[in-house]
Amino acid sequence: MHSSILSDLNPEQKAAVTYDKGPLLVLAGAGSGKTKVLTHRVAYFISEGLTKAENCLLMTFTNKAAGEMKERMSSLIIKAGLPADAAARLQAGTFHSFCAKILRIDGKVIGIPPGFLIYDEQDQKSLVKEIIENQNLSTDEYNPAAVLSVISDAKNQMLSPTQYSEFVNGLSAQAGEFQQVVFKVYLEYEKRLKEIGALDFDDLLIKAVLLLKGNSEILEKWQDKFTHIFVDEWQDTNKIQYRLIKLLVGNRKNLTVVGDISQSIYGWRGADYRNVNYLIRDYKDIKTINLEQNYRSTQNILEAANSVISKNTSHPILKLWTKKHKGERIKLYTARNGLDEADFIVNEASRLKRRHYKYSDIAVLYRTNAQSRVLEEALLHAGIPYTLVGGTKFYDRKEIKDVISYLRLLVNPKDSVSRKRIEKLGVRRLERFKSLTARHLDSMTTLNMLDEVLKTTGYLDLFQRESEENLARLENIKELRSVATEFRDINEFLENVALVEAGPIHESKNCVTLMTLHAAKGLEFPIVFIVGMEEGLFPHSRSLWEQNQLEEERRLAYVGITRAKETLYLTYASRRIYFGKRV
DNA sequence: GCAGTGCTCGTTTTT
DNA sequence: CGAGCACTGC
Repeated sequence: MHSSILSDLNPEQKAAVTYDKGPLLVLAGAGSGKTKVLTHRVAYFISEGLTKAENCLLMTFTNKAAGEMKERMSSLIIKAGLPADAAARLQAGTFHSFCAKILRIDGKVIGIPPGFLIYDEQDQKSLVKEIIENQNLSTDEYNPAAVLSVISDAKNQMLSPTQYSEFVNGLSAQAGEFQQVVFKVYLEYEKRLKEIGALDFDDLLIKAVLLLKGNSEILEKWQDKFTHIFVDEWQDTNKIQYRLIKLLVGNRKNLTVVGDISQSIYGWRGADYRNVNYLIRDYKDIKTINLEQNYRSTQNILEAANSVISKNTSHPILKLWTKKHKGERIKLYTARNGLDEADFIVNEASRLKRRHYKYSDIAVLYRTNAQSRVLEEALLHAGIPYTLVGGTKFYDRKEIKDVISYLRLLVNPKDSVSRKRIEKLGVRRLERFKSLTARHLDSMTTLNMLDEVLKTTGYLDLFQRESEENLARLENIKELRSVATEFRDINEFLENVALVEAGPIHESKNCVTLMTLHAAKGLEFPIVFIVGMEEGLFPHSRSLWEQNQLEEERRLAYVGITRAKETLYLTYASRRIYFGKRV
């Protein structure tokens, strides 16, 4: 029976799947079958009776990754002749959604109302801005985004406002001036979140850790529930996530983590690849298995990847190898400028299309979103279909945030961020909105509530003038309505909106893919272009002066290069217009 | 209260 | 260059 689970694995993969003597660290290079090992390992443990599906917790960073895992698990489980519903009983999700879940259930113990709202970055920024203004400080001198970023850093270190102020007091008076202000804002920020009954993204993790750390019965309950824990992308975990996992794992030590330090590209957000080392420090008996056989790329591509990443000295590097042929040489193109670079890509894409390639075999990767415009224009002009991954996300769009704000305020009248937002939509609308009361909406489904809000406030009137932009906005609201049908319960709907990024609605078929290097992690394409490889752009100018940051840029390049299966193009421009200035 | 117009600011961004 | 917004004048 488990033969089907182990049949198509190489020896290292098989070792990683079947190891059952304690904690396991799998260092899996790009294209080495990381996801395969993780899913097969879970399936193996279930089929061998080492655990039950409902006792497995599979932690990922994105909903997409969680979804893919679940999907692969279910086909594997069926293949292995296990009950088909086993996959459904398995808990696979993001750190944040898992934490939200345990806080909804047990958060009241530490004073968190079960119906808490989740504040995203925009909400956080509005709140910080409001606080700064209320304290009669200038938002020029104390840029809300900058203040928030310091606060978020402090939170990621799990420093409470008081602890943060102790840290600040240790600084010289001059150096600490800004931080003193941050402290005051931070203190107020936390107070306000509590009053409102909202948690920001950091809080979801922090509060979950505080809850589990401070309440042994609750901790034990969750430890008993999830006896086997599997974590993907370990190199991208931060300090709090590390503590969370350590708490949950407890003395059972049934922990499996999979990761690749060379693909750690979220350091700037608090991710710390040294969590790999800390794991080895904290679990003396942990077994480490390296997966170095790459099934994705040609030798030439791997060589290029290795030669970039081997310049990094701060962390160990896996040496990828492949049984594949040398393949095509890496292609380098020096463009005169950004337009020329875009034209080159257009020409190559059409040439490849005339060969046996499809447009969907091609990806163009860049360092900054701002680079997409020139490429888009060139592709549009040439009539080549493309999809742009990233940019403004669905739930970040103005019209969506507006409508959500109405709903949030309905559920939680204390939500001052939403109130402020709504006030800007017109006082008359707000007045009409006030005629709606939560009580009268109690028995309504999310969709009815949404429609009621739209009708009462006349929100859609804002987009009556016919324009392409307005049509798109109306279309987005229609899309939001269809999401609303999936969640009858308004609280579930709001949580989903906060934690789940809606995927592209129409999965476009035969398109060239444009995206940032960050967004490309985990994907692969036969043809990859990495554009704008100029010092100052990639590596980015803000990363040039610090060793750590430069190494992260190298890892980013490594991620980009290893996306390519067959052909890799690297391009750069001698000069370029960037933000209207010539560089 | 709202549309129109300057002004500012611009890595990456899984949640 | 251009999105997002803060301000201003009807």
